[in-house]
Amino acid sequence: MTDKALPDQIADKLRRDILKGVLAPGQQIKERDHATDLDVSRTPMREAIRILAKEGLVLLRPSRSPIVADPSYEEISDAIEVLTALELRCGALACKHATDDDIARIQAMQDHMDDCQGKIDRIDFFELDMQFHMAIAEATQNAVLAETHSAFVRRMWRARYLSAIRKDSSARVKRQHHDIMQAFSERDVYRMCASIGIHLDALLENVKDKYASETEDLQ
Amino acid sequence: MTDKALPDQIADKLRRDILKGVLAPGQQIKERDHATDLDVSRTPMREAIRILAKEGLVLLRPSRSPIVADPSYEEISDAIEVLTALELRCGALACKHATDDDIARIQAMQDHMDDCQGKIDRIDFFELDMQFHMAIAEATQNAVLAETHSAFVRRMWRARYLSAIRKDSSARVKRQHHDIMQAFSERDVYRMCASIGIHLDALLENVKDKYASETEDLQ
DNA sequence: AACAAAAATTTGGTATACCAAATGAGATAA
DNA sequence: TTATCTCATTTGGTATACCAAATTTTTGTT
Repeated sequence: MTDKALPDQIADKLRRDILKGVLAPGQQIKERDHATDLDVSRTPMREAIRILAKEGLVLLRPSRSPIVADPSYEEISDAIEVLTALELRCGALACKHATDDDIARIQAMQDHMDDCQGKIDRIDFFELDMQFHMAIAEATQNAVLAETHSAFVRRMWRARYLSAIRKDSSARVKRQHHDIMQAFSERDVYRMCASIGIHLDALLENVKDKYASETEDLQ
Repeated sequence: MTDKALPDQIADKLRRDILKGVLAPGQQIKERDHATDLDVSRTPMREAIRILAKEGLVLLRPSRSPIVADPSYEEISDAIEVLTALELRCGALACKHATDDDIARIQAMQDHMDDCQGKIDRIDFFELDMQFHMAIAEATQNAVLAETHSAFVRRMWRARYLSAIRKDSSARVKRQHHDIMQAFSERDVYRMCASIGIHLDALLENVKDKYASETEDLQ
């Protein structure tokens, strides 16, 4: 783990800080300050910031400090729309092209998640959740699709995290994951896509609730 | 135009060189050499290379020179698969959400392309082709989808360029664009998606031919 | 006191210097 | 002659220094 490239390590650290809210939306990320904080130079810090910008977690502004992204409801729901298109395609292709080994491995991942539920850090749990969905994408045997999907899941991470800590939907998520896995193991494209659709609709609803109550909070 | 950020300018220059074949697939892009060539320092050159890496045009290798990407047929066809998923969604949403103004503007773009055909640099013409498809994506009013789609179109640029210069399919492409535009102006989702599907299937066939004849060349 | 101009400071952009890993050439031993 | 070891060179990774645009603070004038 320690042999990972420095900019990636920095990006990991910043990413967690953003997701935990240590770095609040709208807050500036000054190259110099954060570089000295983490005891690295500006060069890898710059690269780390670009990585996060690519993921959509920070916003680059010409000749200004990058800031932590603060996506509107429209942006989130637009992103979920795209994620849905990608995941549905992933589901269909995964049923077709996954090896039996893939399915067994992903089943094991799900079992592991069930074990960990409530026992580990919420962010770590989200990491597992993400990996579950990414593993299905990889099982399509379409590397480009998997990569694109993974970039998107990362991008949505914060929104999903926020909607999840607001209202504990872990039981429902678990059930939906089981539905997806059931369809997957039977290579039932139709049920697989239906389950994925339900899963993402629920996400959209969760996010909608969160933004609605946030608007209330302002009154 | 000249006020664009330096790394972007460098990326533009390198991108064209890659597409024209001045920088051949597999060739190394040494930071230092290319930086001195373009009379800039390594820092913005590095960033430019990262931009192209994000677009999939160059490959980063840890502690090694980046090289110009040399995608296999599998990679290209995988990418077309994703592009198809995105464009079909774009087509459907564009029919639903485009303003009349959007449609008129895109129609004008197509007319302009018809005028330019054969009169301008092939790469410039491809730029127009790309902008046509990107404009449709923007007409969905889903900024995230448009952005994702645009990233993908850029990524496919070289493959499309190569398949097009190998076999002149401009007449067919023109006809297909007209079909798409016709369906779009009538907001006919079904025909729009069908036309887009045909357009991309043709692309896949073109690419397949190109790779097949390349394999022959080796014998 | 209020506004304007200018100087000082902050901060991202760029250039350069240094380092360490990787590569390749040349020498030496089997 | 071949294989291997060593050392020089190449090259990406990182740190630092410098610059210019933007921001803030200060100062001077009305």
